[in-house]
Amino acid sequence: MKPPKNGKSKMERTTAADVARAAGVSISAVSRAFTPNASIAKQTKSRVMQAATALGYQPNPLARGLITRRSGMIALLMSEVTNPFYPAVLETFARALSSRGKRVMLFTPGEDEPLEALLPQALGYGVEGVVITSARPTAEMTAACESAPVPVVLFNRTVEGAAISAVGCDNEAGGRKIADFLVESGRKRPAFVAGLAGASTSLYRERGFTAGLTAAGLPAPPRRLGDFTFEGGLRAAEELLDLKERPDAIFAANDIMALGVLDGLRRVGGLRVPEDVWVVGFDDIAAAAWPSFSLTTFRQPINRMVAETLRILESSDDGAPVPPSTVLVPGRLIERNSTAG
Amino acid sequence: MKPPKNGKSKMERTTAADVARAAGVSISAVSRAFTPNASIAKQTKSRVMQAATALGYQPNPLARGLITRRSGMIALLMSEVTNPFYPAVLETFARALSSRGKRVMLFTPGEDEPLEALLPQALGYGVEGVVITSARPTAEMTAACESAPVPVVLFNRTVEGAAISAVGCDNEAGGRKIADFLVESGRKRPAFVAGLAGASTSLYRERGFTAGLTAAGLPAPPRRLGDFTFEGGLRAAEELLDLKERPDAIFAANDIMALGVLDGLRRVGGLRVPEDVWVVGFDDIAAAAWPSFSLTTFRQPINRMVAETLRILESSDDGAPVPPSTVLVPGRLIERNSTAG
DNA sequence: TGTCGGTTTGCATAGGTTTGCGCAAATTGG
DNA sequence: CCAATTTGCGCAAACCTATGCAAACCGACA
Repeated sequence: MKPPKNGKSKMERTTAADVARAAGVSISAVSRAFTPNASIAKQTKSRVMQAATALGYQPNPLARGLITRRSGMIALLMSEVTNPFYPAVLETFARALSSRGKRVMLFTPGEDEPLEALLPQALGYGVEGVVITSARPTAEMTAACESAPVPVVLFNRTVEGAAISAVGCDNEAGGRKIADFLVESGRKRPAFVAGLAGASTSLYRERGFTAGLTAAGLPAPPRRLGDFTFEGGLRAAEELLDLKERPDAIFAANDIMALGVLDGLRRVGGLRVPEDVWVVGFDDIAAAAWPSFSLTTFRQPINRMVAETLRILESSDDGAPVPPSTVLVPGRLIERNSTAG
Repeated sequence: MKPPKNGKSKMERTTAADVARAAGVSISAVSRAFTPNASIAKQTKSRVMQAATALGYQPNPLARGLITRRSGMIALLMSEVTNPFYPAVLETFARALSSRGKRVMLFTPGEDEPLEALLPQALGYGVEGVVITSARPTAEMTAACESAPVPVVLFNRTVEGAAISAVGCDNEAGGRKIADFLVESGRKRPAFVAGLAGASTSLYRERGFTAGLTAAGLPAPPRRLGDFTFEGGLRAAEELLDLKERPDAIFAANDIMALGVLDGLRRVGGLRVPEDVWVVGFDDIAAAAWPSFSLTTFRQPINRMVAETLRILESSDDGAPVPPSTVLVPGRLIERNSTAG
């Protein structure tokens, strides 16, 4: 199994020609042996495979990709790596793809250049699909996505009226669920901490949240911006404490802000959670379960979301472009101590 | 600047031939225009570039890599993505490489197959360099690294007696520094929480730590394993509380365990930090600075470590293999409230 | 004006694979 | 046992670029 010390000095690639020579067949036979459902006799295939493993051969993905335009790579366009939710997503993708023999290529925008520039680059590498987890796409980018030769999926993002596939959690239902939960528990003055100004996730979560409160006869909640960061949540909490009517519950559009809110309430405001104020987040990152926080939150089922994304990416494996679809995976409220009666 | 709607139906790649035709030159001229310090007249170069941008052309990295064996990709072999330190490393690498026009390809071991299988795969993609941040390499893997045709750098890992470059923080000095700090502050019974059994980082940090304590006349600290995880730290804290002589300070080999220790002491043990026990970590992840924890820790300068890694990777850009070097970057003790007087 | 040194340019090949096409062999049915 | 299919295999083209080599070009100097 281990690559043997053949004569070649410094691990020169063993090519299909080497294997062909060793197995006594032609190069094309080798190629077919490695191509699923290719026209090849079982016997020759096994002889090729035997020689291949003996020489430690595996097809060169670059040369292969040059022809098939399938490089075995999925591009992941990601910019907000500071939010712990996204490393978890990244890992899930990497593992899922790894077990299918594919690789993830990470594209992070540099200092200056915007996300738009990354898509053509990724396509140039012959990636089989593109997953975009970053901020909302611009109009220009939307057009580029629609005309891309490979499937593009927005992860945890949606853009209305565009022909792009998207996979996400049902954010609106999640916000609604949280509102219902707070109302049923007798909370009277919930507040909301939004993320970035135009982010679709924050928007939909707020929409569902507000709808739930309104349906129960409560006014629209006071809101602050938290930039999707811990520090932003901390600041938002301080600001909400200054209101003349102090909120008795705060829903932050993601967990990392919720943790900031929690710390802001306790450390700066001197309040107790949940005795004085309840806090609810969204995502269910690992830190939410830590005893210090024990944050009630709405769990996004990363595994299912990733699985759905890959399903869409692979659904057009035969080159036939499939119509874009939007998949909303249901989430689940995880009750912890930050809202305990 | 935007790729124009040329006649081609669905964004077929514009090749160097197209540009050559448009600019009235040969294909090789186009190639040279995109090759730094190639022999080409300034005038032709500008004409080529003009045609290229008009057509939205950029060289195909795959075809280029097939010849030059330089694909513009760096492989990152990483398995412990759950420790927040590594996403930070990942992001730093991605950004640094992005600004140099290179990309990071992430290799995460799947369910079954070990790290060894990933290295040949990565090399097959023609990556220009490999960074390994995972657990200690096996002997077999070490050999593979040494004979790899591209530079391989161990990040935050060292392996003794092998001819592999490595970049890391000076773990032993860090452990020593922490011991000195605790001793000078009057702590009498420090304990240690190790990571995984044979991990070099944990080993060196412990070595320096123990050396510092011994030098001050203290006995070797009691130790527990924490698996480099939050839960592991939590368990380790509980176990250390059961000692007949309760420690008055706990040094955990990384931050995520230290946070677990902190929570274990407070939530399970009912102790106060720092009044009853001090806690010190290692890494300085973002959560260490959160008010709830305010963890004293030894900061690993990720930026400098990444910069040094890239320097090594690029130092053999001309194909000339450079002798392996080990770089130890100094870290810094960050004092916070988990050790405040 | 002829020659010479240096810079540019184009031609042809390499790099490793996939795949259409033609032909030989194997299989099937009558 | 023969004709009609199906199956398996090798040849060669194609994918897109980089690069050694030789030709062409340019200005300059004798």
